[in-house]
Amino acid sequence: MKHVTIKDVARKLKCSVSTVSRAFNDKYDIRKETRDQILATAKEMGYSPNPIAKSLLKQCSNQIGVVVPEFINSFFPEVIIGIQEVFLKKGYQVLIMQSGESTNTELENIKTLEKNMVDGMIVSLSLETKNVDYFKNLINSGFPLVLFNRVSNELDTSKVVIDDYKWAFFATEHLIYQGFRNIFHFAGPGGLMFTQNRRNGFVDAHRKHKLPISENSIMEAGLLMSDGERVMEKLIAMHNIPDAIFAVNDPTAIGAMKALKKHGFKIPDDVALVGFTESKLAPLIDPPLTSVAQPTHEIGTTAARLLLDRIESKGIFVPQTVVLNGRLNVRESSMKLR
Amino acid sequence: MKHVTIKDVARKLKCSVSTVSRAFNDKYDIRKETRDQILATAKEMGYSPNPIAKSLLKQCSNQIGVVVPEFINSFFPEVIIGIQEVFLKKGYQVLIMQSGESTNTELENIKTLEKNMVDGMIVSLSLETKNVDYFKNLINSGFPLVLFNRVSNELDTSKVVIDDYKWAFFATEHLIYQGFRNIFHFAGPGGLMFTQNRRNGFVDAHRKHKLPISENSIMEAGLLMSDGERVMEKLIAMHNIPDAIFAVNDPTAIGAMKALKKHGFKIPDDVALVGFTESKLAPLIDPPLTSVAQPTHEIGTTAARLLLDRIESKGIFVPQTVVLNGRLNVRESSMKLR
DNA sequence: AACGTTTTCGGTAACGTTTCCGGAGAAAAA
DNA sequence: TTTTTCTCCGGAAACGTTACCGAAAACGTT
Repeated sequence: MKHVTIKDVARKLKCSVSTVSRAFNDKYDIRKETRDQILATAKEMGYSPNPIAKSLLKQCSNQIGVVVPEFINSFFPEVIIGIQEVFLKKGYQVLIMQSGESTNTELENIKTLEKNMVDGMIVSLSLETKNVDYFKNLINSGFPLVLFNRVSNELDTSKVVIDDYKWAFFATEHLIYQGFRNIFHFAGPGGLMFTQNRRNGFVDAHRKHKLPISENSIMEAGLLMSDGERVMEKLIAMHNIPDAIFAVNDPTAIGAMKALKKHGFKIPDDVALVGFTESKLAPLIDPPLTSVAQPTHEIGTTAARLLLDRIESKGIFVPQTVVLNGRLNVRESSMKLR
Repeated sequence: MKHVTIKDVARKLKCSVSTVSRAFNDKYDIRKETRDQILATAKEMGYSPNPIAKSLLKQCSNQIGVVVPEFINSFFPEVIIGIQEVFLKKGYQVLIMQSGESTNTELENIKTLEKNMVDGMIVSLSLETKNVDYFKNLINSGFPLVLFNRVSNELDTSKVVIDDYKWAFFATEHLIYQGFRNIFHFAGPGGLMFTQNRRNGFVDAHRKHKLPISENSIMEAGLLMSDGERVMEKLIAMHNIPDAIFAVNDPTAIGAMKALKKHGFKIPDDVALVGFTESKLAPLIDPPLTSVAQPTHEIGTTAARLLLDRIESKGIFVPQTVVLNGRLNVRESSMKLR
């Protein structure tokens, strides 16, 4: 009913509040028997310290905030699990918010977390976010921030990513080795760093193998399944069918697959497909989708540890960018039948 | 750098803190010009009220907590989006935590949220949770709590569910109408209410059509893909192959499908499948999975509104159970070819 | 026995708000 | 003009903690 406070405990034991406080916090400055007795009756009375009061006083909360664009796809949830694993073990609570790919909501989330005095944040930028001034100020004011996946090179802080360029390169090369020559790329939205990197990987793989890139073979699609579907429909309407597609991520690849199947195209016989950022779907759809997997769990734990180091290092700290390894899971959707 | 507080603003304007506070809160008791000036300079100084201090004083936080078992599958994330939609509009922030299907973590989460003085909670019980005493106390002490999906009939509070019995009945009947006679049910874990309801629906559909239920045709599986896979493998090993399976949810259905495909069984020719609780996967896998869809978004908004009503109703309040409508999406996996 | 040291505890300020109470001055009523 | 009412504002307590300061008591040393 009513919250039992430190004062209630003190009154019951006829001691001062500071003694009770000490029983819970100090390691010395209190007699062992006193502490045990206090702890016992406190437990009996159902008392536990109020973290809000503590936050107000200490100006920090033992909470960290996580802001992600969405968690409909399994990517971010899996990362979050990694983050939680590290922080819960350390006695931190993890507050999760989602921006819904909107810059405004993202900013609202950040501000809420800030006011709640979280000790640090882990953020993956929303699709829409172009202006990162608020983040800059945050970082300059010394606030611990770690970015992952959707990062910005304008921000001087720790980051966790995979080498998008390299794995886009490998994925494209895989298609080339399979013998495909007219390969299209469904690219992501312009603002994101990985869009650029994955596109460059696509281009350079062609360059290495001295293959021309057919005109308009790089289509700006988006990140959603509907984006892949829409762009593919357009290509089909224009009778401009590639023999393979490297998509910026799995949902767009799956969207393209949906459109292709609807129009009777066979995969991979007519059109081969490769996605990026392994989703739960990739191995299950028909045909199973070749895709670059990211170590989601490890991204989470790494980001968490970077943030933890940053929080605990009272002194100097140099931002660090950790590049984790990806992995190309080759499946049916990209295997040329001879 | 340093947080700017109400005192800073007061000092700058040479007025008292209470006046500044009034400018932000009171509707009367302050002259319009004074308020405008305070609001202006406050904005200019970058001041905004500290919610922690406010929480401490008011003993509530304008935050609500959500605890779900997991968010790897899209079900809970979709519900959460519905919840957020309602609450963000009302100026509440939504704190999300996941129990990982563990009673202990669940309890930890609840306590954390409680200490953070959330004004209410929306919870979906973890798989493991049998003892609901803590929740009982919470409810009895007048704390606003709404359950959804994974509910307990021991708890006298508002709930949002779908009619599991009815839709399990329909799903089973669908298989019967298709002409299947040796139908198995992969059931969920014993503790959950929906396990029981879905099982009863399965049984009663047989009863209505005067069909015998073959012995051992109800197998306790679980909720994970691996559970479905494991149970199916066992059946295959025992050469005990049904001609159709109604699974307690999509992941188990998909797990079963995986095992069946691996062993060369054709779906639905050899074995037909029906799942429950539409996942993002159902329409995309091969073959597309027939499944009972839940209105995830609506579950979220409904739960949110129930909680909001409960919070805002200072007086009496009667717990309410809202039963939303499901929907059977028939796809290839359950269509008998003649 | 006098003194210094250590152990153990109580009192109090502070964190940033809101709210109640009361007071000063202005406006309205007498 | 005097009294009453209203408008607007300042002071201070309170929310539940922790941290600092100092004091009492216990102990050890000469």
